[in-house]
Amino acid sequence: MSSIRDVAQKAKVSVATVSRYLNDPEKVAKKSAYAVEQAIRQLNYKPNLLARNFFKSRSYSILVLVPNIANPFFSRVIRGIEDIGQQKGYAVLLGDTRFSLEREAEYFHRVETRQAEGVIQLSPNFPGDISAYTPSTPFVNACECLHEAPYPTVNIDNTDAAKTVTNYLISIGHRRIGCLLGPDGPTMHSPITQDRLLGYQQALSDANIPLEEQYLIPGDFSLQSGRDATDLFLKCSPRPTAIFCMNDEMAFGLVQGLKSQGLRVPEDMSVAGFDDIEFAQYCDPALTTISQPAEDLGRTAMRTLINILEGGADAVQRHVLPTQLIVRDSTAAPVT
Amino acid sequence: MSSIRDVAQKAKVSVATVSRYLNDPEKVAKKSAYAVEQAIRQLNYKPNLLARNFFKSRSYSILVLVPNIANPFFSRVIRGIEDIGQQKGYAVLLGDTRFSLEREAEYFHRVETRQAEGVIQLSPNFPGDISAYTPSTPFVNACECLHEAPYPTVNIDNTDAAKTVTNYLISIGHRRIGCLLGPDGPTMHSPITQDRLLGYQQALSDANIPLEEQYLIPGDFSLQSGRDATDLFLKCSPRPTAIFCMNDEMAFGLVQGLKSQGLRVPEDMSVAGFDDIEFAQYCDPALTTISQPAEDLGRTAMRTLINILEGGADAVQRHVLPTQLIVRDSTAAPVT
DNA sequence: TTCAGCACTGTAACCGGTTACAGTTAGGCT
DNA sequence: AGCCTAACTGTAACCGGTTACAGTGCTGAA
Repeated sequence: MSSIRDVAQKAKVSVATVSRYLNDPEKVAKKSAYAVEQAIRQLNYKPNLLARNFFKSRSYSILVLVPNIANPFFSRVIRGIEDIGQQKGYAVLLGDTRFSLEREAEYFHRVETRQAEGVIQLSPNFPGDISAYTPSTPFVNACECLHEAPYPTVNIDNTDAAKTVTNYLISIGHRRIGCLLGPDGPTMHSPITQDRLLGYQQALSDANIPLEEQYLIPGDFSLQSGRDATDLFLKCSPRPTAIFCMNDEMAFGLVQGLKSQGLRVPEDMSVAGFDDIEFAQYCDPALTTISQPAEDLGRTAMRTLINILEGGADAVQRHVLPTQLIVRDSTAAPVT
Repeated sequence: MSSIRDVAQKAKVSVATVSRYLNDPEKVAKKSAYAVEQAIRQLNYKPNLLARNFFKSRSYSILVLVPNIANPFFSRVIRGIEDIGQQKGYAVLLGDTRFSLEREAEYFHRVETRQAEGVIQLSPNFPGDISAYTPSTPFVNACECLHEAPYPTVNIDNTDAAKTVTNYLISIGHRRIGCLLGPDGPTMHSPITQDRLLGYQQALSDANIPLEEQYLIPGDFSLQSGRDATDLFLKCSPRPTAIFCMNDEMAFGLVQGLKSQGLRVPEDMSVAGFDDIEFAQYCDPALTTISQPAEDLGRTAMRTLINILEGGADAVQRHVLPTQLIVRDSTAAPVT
């Protein structure tokens, strides 16, 4: 493997000239540039970025912490992150934490040892010692964020979106509206669930519909938990006429469950989801849902992080990206 | 940020002793070890891996080239890669090529510049100059592989799996079996499509069923292309009684299309898929399909790559992992 | 007392880039 | 001719680890 010194020797110039040619060809005379170019070609020289990065004390890599890369929503977010990374010359290191704080800590260690310059976290926590956090810490939290978080966040307005979809159900005539929750409890805190629940409650409250505790069924964002919720909703008395599910997978499972019980969607029960995953429009019936700008969340998070890294961040930024209610065929006015 | 020299000074030992303590504490006297330990703690010293990796000329990173990270099958494969990487101390750099050879080349450049030590490619091509390939080149091809590839591959037996599912359809009484193909043509060559088509053909041939060209409909692995294929299959004369789709998404789209035309699955048409994505068992009806060991493909690919990197590879390995036919409710004997 | 041998330690070179600083050269002006 | 400046170039230090090699000090046997 040839080094910059080999090139310098072959081109009969100094290493400094070669280095300058590599970094800014304008800085060297045409004649030198030509000689260096020839030497590089002949030796098939490739600069050793391990050496460059070491000297500059920069890795040009960022770490993405994701609870589950196999979740299509997260992989779309990562696609956005990766897209900006590629544009700006940053590599994306993947850290699939599998919901384990231990794994998270192991990955975070890469930042301390300078293998990564910053972190984008897709779970709602800071992976290190939060008391050490300052606005110049290269950390951005996306997708699942605490409201009171002291670091930059990139998110949607979950409360507003949930309120929008609930309002829509009310506007077409529903009064008994169930809600299939995301995971939330002592073992796993989810601001998403909290925020969407708040939006649902606000919509009911604004319409003077009392909240019925029996209409709140816990889930865990999986297809299975949607199916499992079917019987619990059908046991309610009086039975709800519409159900807002906190993600599309659960809505999907619920629709299957309802159909297997002989109920029709939306005639016997309206169902709405959240996320607008690709399968939502191929569901039978096509799913009414909230569309999230997944890739854009990733892109915005990455831009925010790079901005911090390159010293352009003057304040902790909080981005809120717009969502959209997508009305399809799984919701309709209740049969009176 | 403190360096090893600061630690040495504080512990009143030399940098060599500190370095030895970090790499193998057995090598230093207990007294020195204690002093170094204290100094490291007091200074909150973290070794700079940029420096270490530079000296060792190793990055402990590998690059994964994936055509589309948002595809849940690929993200499961990456999960497997990442799992072994974490275990063995290798970071995973993500390269979402978006089917662009240009992007692929940009990413591959990271290997030449030593930012990554090896590549796992999930598309069926070598991203560099294949004439430079030797068995010690740290490159592994997984998921989509050419049979004649000169480099290590990790794959399933697509032909055998397709033959198995087609045989199954024949065994329950079907004679007119359609096939919804994956992408293949002048612009995009897919060994997967070729291999699965071959298996389908072999099964028909073994059963003395002549191949009907009209039963072969092209698709592109998307939900939409499954739905679009519906009319083309229904136009066939005589109409097939079963359709083997080369992935689950297309099967999903096709089932929706058939149902929207008033046909019942499996009574009026059996449908089988390929991959066994999570949605397959929540489809209505639950989808008969071939289960692929996605994470295991990733794990095997990563183990193979690390083996090459660590000098343990004596020959180009070709791994073929097992698949399984999963019979669910979307297939049944034809109504005679 | 001498010395072999072991356990441990320190000095300094090294990895391959970057860059501060000093030096050289060419060309234009008086 | 003499001088100034701009444009370019080369030398060598530097980044923070690792490690070859040359000690040093101690123990115990001859």
